[in-house]
Amino acid sequence: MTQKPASSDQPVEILRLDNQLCFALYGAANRMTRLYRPMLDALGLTYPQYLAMLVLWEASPRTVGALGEALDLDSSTLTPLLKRLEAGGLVTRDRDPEDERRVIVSLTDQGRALRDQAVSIPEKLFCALDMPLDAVGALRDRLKVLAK
Amino acid sequence: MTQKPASSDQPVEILRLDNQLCFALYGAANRMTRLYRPMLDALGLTYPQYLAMLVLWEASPRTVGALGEALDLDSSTLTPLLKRLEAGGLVTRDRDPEDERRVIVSLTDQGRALRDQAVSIPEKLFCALDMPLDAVGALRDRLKVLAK
DNA sequence: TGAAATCATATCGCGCACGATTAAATCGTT
DNA sequence: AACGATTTAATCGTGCGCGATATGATTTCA
Repeated sequence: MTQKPASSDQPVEILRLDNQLCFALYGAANRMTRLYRPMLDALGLTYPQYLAMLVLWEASPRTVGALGEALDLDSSTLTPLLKRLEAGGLVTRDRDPEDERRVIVSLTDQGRALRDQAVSIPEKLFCALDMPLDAVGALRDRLKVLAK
Repeated sequence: MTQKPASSDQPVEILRLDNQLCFALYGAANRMTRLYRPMLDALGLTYPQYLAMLVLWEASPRTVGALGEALDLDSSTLTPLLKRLEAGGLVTRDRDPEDERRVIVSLTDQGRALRDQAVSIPEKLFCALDMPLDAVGALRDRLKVLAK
């Protein structure tokens, strides 16, 4: 009754174990965007748009390629996202006169101004996490190693 | 020259710090699905479909709601996904005669058989990660806590 | 110089995620 | 039995992610 078929017992355990890391990552990422959503709604941003703005707030005129490298995203993902930011008046997109293959993305005044409303988000999120600061840092570093 | 405006210095640091955990999570999750993709292509599964199959391989007849709880996903995500698995001949979807609101998802023989091809994936991925087993476990546990 | 290779971005199609809404079945209370 | 509340799944619209492909600009080098 408590016997299990010998051939399928081991595989099931492996699959179950595997479930853990990749699924934990998947679930945590989903949860994180859900946690951000209400705060970002107030700014009119989605989570990936917020990440793009973070990068631009650090250094404003950037090519699509540079943004893609910073975010680890393809142009097929970024181009429509940037067009939406442009439609929202947060950025401009212009061909680089030096090299017409490139498109330069720049913050508008409105885009720069949005940063002042964004600064409250990190602390709100940190409180919501309810996790010691160094634990957050350690987790972050491990994830960075993972994404090598 | 090296002076920065006092009003914007602190916010920038906070935004940069914040970038780290949430973005590390976001990036690691994207990387993970990219890592799985070639292996899953061989099985004809996407990454979320693979997760759904993992759950079903653990216990086969499950309602849509039970799957959603296990995966932390909504019916609006699961229903189309399950229809694709059904179209692929891996599962069946039938109304529960006991309670017609529920839909029961069951593995087909083909769906059960696919598990044999899936068992090789976890070890391949573990090798690709190049991370000690206990570190993987620790990271997984931290992520689970995060997704509380 | 001019054809070919390379590079930067855009386009298209598919499959998630999820909020909002809808529809149908069941339950609870009277 | 009746009817409002709850439960369960499906539907719809928007916005990612990304593989495959296309387009146009630049560089290479024969």
